[in-house]
Amino acid sequence: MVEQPKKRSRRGRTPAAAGRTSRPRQAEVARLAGVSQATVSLVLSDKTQGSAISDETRQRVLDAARSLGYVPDPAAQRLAAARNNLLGVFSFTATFPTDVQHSYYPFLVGVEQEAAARGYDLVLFTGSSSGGAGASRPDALSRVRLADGCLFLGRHAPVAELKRMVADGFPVVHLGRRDELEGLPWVGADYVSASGEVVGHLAALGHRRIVLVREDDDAPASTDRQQGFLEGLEAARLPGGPEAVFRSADPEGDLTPERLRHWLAEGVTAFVAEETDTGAAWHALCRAVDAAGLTCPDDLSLALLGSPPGDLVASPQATGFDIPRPELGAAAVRLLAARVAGEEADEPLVACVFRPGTTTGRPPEQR
Amino acid sequence: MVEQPKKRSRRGRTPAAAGRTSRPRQAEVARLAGVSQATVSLVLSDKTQGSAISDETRQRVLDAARSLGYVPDPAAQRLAAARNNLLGVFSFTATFPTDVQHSYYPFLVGVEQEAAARGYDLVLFTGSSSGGAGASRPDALSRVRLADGCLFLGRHAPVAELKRMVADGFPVVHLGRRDELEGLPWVGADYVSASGEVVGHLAALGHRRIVLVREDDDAPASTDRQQGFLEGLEAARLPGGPEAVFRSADPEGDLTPERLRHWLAEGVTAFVAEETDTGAAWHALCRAVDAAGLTCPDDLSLALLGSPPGDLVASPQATGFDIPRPELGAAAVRLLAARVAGEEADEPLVACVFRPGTTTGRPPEQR
DNA sequence: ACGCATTACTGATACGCATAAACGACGTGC
DNA sequence: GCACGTCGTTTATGCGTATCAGTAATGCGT
Repeated sequence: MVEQPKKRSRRGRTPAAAGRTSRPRQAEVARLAGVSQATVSLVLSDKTQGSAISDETRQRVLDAARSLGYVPDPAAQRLAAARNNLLGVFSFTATFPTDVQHSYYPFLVGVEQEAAARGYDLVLFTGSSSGGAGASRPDALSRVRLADGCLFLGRHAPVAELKRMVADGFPVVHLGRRDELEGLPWVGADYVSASGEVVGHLAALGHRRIVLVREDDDAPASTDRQQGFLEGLEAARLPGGPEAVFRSADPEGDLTPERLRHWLAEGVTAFVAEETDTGAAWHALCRAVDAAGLTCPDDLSLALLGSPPGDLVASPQATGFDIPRPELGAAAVRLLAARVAGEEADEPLVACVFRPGTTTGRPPEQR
Repeated sequence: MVEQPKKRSRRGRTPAAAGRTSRPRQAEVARLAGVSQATVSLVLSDKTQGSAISDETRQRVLDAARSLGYVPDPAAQRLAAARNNLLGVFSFTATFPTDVQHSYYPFLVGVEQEAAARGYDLVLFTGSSSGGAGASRPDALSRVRLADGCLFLGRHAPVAELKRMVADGFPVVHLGRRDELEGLPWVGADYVSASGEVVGHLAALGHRRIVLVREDDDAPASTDRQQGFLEGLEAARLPGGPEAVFRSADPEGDLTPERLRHWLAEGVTAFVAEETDTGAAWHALCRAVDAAGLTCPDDLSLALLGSPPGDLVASPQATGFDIPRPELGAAAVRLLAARVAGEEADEPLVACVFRPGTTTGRPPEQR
């Protein structure tokens, strides 16, 4: 027998990667333990079903692996297993914007946790940011297929591309309601119930006439809130109808102190505003109250169907509800993981959390 | 010739992964373009050297790839070529913690940008969080080898595992100074200079006795600040020595108003606190000043060697310095990219930015 | 003593890609 | 007209692991 000093270097790896003192392979463990590579794989993957391994062999392999400091190569494992335990996260704005308040950050908190808990790692794809490799090219989206499935955030997901992925059977989940695209799974928050609950709270305090201030936008998030608002009125046997909703394309301009006083004179004692990304409705409401020289909750009650805009978080805490964003993120990951696993799972709407706040009280005449 | 309906299913894939209309392989692109798989690989890897490909073929392949939505499998790439344009980001705490202020988030802003600019995608590996799959197992770290290289954040990186990666030649960079591990490349902020600069600022205002309040922790970030503080005193020819440093395991308990008055009586006119993740030193200092009924900067000057904790950002802006976290993140990516490319590059310390703030002024007797 | 399970393991192969080597077709020089 | 180079492409092979299909070796019933 002749010594074979053949090392492992037949291939012209890039000079860059040269010199790597490569770590041990299963084959080396096998040699040391006096078994075959397949046996090493069996022992280390700890598959009890199917093939049996004698305790003695198992121990020899384990010892050999330990003494060599064997660590499996994840790339090879994933290749062989035909999946890579990667979930994509695609947002159409920078994933890490400088302004944390209005970013997707809170969602990611939950996404990360749930993904980690399920043994997935996250690949971040950024739609807009960067000018680097393959950033804004039309095929930027196809890059996500490198993951086992992908989560989409943001309103501006290109429908065509998404539809294609769905059609291809690529597991995809959208964070936020998305009904217009048939077959696109999504998770969303239960704005309807939460809005109804806020109305219920006001009704319980004694308010009999309540007005919803909303913007002129038919996003699902807006219509859901209005629906919940109206249902809440109905449940409390309060007057609903068109005059209970003030819809304006420019609330900050239209919601004058005069108008506010007019409502009060008519017996309206409470107002609720929808939450939008600009927070215009809530801003307008607060400003009008201020301008009219009124104080809240003494003269009237205010509630916000969502979380306050970044610049108003510090002001008196608004009564309303919080969207459990981390929980939403987690729910999205659960759904995505299920689809990656080939299940047809469905996630229910995520419930919002009522926030008592300090902007509501009994109506003036009852104080 | 007989039709061969052999599909791709000879292997007993886990039932879980069944049903997937699996994404296209190079082989399928090749078939569509009427060329061999190798040609597809050549075209897509855009290797201009060595083999030449006719423009016509190249175009056919590119078209086919696009129409099928082909995306390379990172695991296979990594296995075959030892690279896949993926950079890992490994943190030993959740990467997206609930408390944004003291998270790694600001670093990631820079990391993401720089990575995108260089054509890398990011894979987030989460070390500690979760209790789920393979979280705290000893080989949890080995997953990162799926990427071309990995960035590590956090103080608690397991030395043994890191050492091993370094020894194996796996490109690794630590964000934050890490001297104790021979050969571990890192990027860090120049706390020494920045701290010295803050002391210089105080000295220039006329302060002659300055005390550093720090916690009982020997992290590099702490010792650097102390060193800079002492060097700053020396440069200003002010008294240094042990009594210039107040070190306490529980600053909030130990830093009593009495102690504060005692210092003032002894002629101390300014205090600087180190920044830590808890912000305990700064909290304690602010509280003691408050409790002693003193006002700042009238009765004494305060400075913070870093950024204020999240709950105190709104209070009077602290004199001190800001750590350019995004820039640090970007620098780390640059270093990592260089190492992935096999270069022995080195990134200099990143300079911190002096923040004038409003908590310092001339000492009382000079006002 | 023979068939037939069962146990304990090995050999071979595929995962998807990159790359060295081989190859045919086509000039080009002499 | 023949060796030789060049171009464009294909063939063959390996990366490290998981798994399936075998194959000896042993046990067991009849």
